Amino acid sequence: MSRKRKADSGEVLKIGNKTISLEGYLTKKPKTTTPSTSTSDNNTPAPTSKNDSSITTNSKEFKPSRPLTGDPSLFPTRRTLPLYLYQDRIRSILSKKDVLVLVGETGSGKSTQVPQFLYQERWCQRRRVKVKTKVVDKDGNEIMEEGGKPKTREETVNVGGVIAITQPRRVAATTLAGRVAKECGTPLDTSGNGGRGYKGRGPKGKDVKGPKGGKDGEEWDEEKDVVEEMGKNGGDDEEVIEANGNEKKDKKEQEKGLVGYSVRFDHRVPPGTKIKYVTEGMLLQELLRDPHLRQYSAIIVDEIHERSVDVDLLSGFLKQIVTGDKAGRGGIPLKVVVMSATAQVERIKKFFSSDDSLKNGTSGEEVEYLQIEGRQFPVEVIHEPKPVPDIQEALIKTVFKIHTQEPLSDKHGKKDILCFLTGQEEIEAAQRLIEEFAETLDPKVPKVKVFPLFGQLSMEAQHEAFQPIKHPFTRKIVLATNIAETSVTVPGVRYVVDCGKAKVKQYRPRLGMESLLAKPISKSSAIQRTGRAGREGPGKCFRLYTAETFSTLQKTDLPEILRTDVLGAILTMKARGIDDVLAFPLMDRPEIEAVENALVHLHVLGALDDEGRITEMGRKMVMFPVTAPYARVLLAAADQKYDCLLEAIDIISCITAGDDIFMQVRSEEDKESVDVYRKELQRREGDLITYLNTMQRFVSTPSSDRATFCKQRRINVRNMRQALNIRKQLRSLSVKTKMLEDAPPPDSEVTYQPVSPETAERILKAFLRGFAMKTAVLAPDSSYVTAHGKHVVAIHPSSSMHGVKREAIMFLEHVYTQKNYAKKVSAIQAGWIAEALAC
DNA sequence: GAGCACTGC
Repeated sequence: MSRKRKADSGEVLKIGNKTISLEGYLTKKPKTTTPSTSTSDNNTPAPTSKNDSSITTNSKEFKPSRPLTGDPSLFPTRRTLPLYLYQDRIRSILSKKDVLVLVGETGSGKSTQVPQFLYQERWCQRRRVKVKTKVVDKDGNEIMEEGGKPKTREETVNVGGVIAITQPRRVAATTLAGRVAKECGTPLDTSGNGGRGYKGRGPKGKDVKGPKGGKDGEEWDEEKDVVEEMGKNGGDDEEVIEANGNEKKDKKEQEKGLVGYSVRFDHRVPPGTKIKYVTEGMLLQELLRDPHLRQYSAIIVDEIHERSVDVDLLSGFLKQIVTGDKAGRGGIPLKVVVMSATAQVERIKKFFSSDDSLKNGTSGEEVEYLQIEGRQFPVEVIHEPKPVPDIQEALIKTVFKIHTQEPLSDKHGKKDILCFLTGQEEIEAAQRLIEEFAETLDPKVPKVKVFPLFGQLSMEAQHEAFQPIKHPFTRKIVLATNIAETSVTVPGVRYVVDCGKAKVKQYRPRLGMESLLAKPISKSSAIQRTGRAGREGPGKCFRLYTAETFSTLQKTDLPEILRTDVLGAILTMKARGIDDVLAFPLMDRPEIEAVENALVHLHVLGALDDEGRITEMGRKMVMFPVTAPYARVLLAAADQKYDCLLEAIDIISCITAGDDIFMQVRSEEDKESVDVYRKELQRREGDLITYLNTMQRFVSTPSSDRATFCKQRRINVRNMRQALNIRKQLRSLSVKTKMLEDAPPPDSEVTYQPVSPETAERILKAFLRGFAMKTAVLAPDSSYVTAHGKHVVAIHPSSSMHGVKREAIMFLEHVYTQKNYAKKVSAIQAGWIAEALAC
């Protein structure tokens, strides 16, 4: 559940530990400038003169054909957004064409303004149309008529009326929705903070008279934050509220509103919603119910350049809808606006063009392109003259060169330094070196204060890096991982130091494992890092590599679909009716070997039959928001043979709640006391049963003691809260899919009892149904050798099984970093492996 | 003895 707080510094919004930049509307900015020449090497084609013809560059003279609507107090700032000038052009393009590619740099206002320009367009109104629907049986299989044609029936449905805007991250979707709702004059009530929300139905549930008409009539969703506000502001004694607590139901009438959002665990779609911000995954999920996206007149795909697996899949489905037969939508086209911060225009244009137009050489005719200038200050880029032998040394030199030669502030504000490094280890080493060196400085030189910033840091520690520094005569130096490249914005930064590398996870299909190694970044990533220096005023970017090295960098990062196991992507396609996954349109195709491996793996898991069609089990698996192997575990656990569904849910909730719920202990003295508490939770069966024990102990702890429980064991409160949300969702889905007969009793009625060794054995065997491939047996030389591939694998130090020798192990993760590591490890018997593979 | 970043009715 996102928590919203307005930041005290001007141009950012803080949500929990995240800072979202909203520059451009919160304050008036100086005249639009483009980045300096060195940063414009991103292969961005210049906008064509045709595109610019209707645009006056002076906003004072520009009178759009339609006045702004919504809250008038926000008009002045909206008028200063670069995008304001383009509204007629955007409307005119979309009245003629179905696809628009919009390239706009940070701060152009595209994410907030484009939907507002469009929702009143004629094509955006809801229409009643007749469609032919294929008749399916209860398993979703088509029913055939004699003659082999699918049986159809005609029905009248509503099509269109809503615009969806997809976002890669939940925080972005909810904050943008809040902002746009305010601009529209129908603010979203977010005060309840997850306490209540509109069920994600929106106009569709209300107006569509489908076969499921009034069945899902519940309007309110009890998505009570289970550990509400636990650990907020770093406080220790906050009230912790019991799950399923009997707080009074909010009877407040639903307010109508133009804007809503729908993200996992949090839906606010007021009646009358025309603009809906959703996560990419959420829209993919909607596609499962409604393959034609009938609710929508337009889909705006934002931040497509981030190229998540979800956005790639979504693009494929959208291409099919846009270029395919529109009978499912009663002939009404779906408009698609693809928005990107970096231009890969030709590829995207080509991708969304129909195959016919590609064949007869009119490629891109149906797709229009528009580029909006950004709001960046110029950033001077300084490369190293020759390659640096030692990155830490080069970093220190550069940081202190900046610190001693550049002013502490100017008329735009503070001039702080942001360094991009690869990981925690490097950051901590650099912090020590900088602090040591700072000691030796002349007292006349300003002081420095160093802040590390990486994902594993506690919320409070991350928060510190965003605060303006209190001491006068001191410069802030933030040492960050890639987290500062896209996820958060550090205010006050005017100098960027870029080491040119980042750690990337990459899946190796042949080995069935992934690696996490530091690799050179891409040009577009380097440009993104550079841009971080020019958000508040002119800046400088020091690259710790040569211009020659920069020129050798890959143009863009490898999209996620080429870096991860495509198991989930393939199952997603299969469940949405894609029979030939190799023919599915994708901007980048995974290697055939990766696809084949995934198909085999899905077959082993029982999600696909011998013909490669999705099975009933596969259909059940996609209902659960977990990866296919975990979904398989849940199905096994629901089986009488294993009968441990609630236990499996507890474990999977802990594991899939982001990073480990057990935080690393940093100081030595804390370690001792934390270890004592943690040892109590640990079980000799290994990590999985330890997670189960932890969850069971946690939920049986009285609400008021839960914060202490977490603190003593250094349990990450954010992740624990997420785990409880997931647990609740998986439980409710289990009831819905009839895997559980009744809703489980509330935690307050369950007393803690450690699981018996017999139950633990059943649980581990259920997990083996999803992870039989991820097992290893102890070799005579006392190393563990994997059953699949015969690789030597070491137990990761974060595991409770580290240093323990047992006859065989099962592990849920397999990562190569310094070594070949097994994580989330459990002790099993060697005989169980064959048993699991046999059935 | 070690941990880039996101995310899913």
